[in-house]
Amino acid sequence: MLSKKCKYAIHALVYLGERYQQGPVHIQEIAEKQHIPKKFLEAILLELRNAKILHSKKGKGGGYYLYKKPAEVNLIEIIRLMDGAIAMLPCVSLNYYEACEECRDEKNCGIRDAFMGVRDETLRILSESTLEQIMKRQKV
Amino acid sequence: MLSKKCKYAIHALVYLGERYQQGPVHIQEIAEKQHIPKKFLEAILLELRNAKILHSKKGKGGGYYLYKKPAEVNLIEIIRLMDGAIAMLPCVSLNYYEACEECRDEKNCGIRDAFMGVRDETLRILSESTLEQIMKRQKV
DNA sequence: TAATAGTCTATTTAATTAGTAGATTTAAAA
DNA sequence: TTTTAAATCTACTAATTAAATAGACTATTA
Repeated sequence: MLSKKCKYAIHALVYLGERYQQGPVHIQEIAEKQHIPKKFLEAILLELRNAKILHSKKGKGGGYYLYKKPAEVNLIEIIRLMDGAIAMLPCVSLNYYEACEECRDEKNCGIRDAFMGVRDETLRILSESTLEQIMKRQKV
Repeated sequence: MLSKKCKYAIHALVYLGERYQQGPVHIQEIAEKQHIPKKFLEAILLELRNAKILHSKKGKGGGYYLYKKPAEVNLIEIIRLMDGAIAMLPCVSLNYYEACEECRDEKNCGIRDAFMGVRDETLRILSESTLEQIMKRQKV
């Protein structure tokens, strides 16, 4: 399951996607409209900014705005940033790999294969799901 | 990510799969061979028994043994039992559905679709992954 | 220079996951 | 019938992670 943090991030990004190239939106507004605790949202937006997905402007009239194009931000990137690995097992993760504690012979492990398949399909589907995609579906 | 509990359950079941129809195996043995804390394993095996995947025999010479055929126990069933929902969002879960707190119009939510796709593919792959499958791959 | 809005550091609270302890029940074998 | 081995049940405790909060600091602009 995705964490609340990750869900909040997705909602905030879609919200900013709707305002792409319309200047900065301040945290307060996003927090209210998306029902996200403001302080929590601050931390989330900061991470997204450090990851170069958002930019921010300080001071009066400041706020956050989408830096990348909505078509170039996908769910994989957001989930990895917020929650870490996509895979269901650490020994199958591409970005957060860790060996299984007790597994002697990884190549010969009957369990891994299934989870590799899941990982690949998940990556495929979620990397096609961009903010643009999500916004389009929202409109219908 | 799967919980340790779930990983332990999978390993214990594969272990019992290897001994299918060879009489009861006691907890102690499984715990030692699979490096699982015994008391924790007890609770896990009990759940698997209540779910009719395992049977047990009390008293001397007792232990646990696979009740279902190895070909009839798949990873979906184990994961649902141990960790709950397969889906990445509650509003997309078949067995553990919950509405999103702030979502007014679920049918019109652009986020859901992607996660439904992931759910379906995950279900497809993991329901094909049975203990029998896993054991076969182990042998190679 | 006052007001606004993001940034940073630290803490607190809540929830979940993992692991432990010990008494009880059951069944087989001596 | 008694002993012993094994599962069962109830109740904790510890550790980890997720979620939320507080407040001081910094930058910007009108």
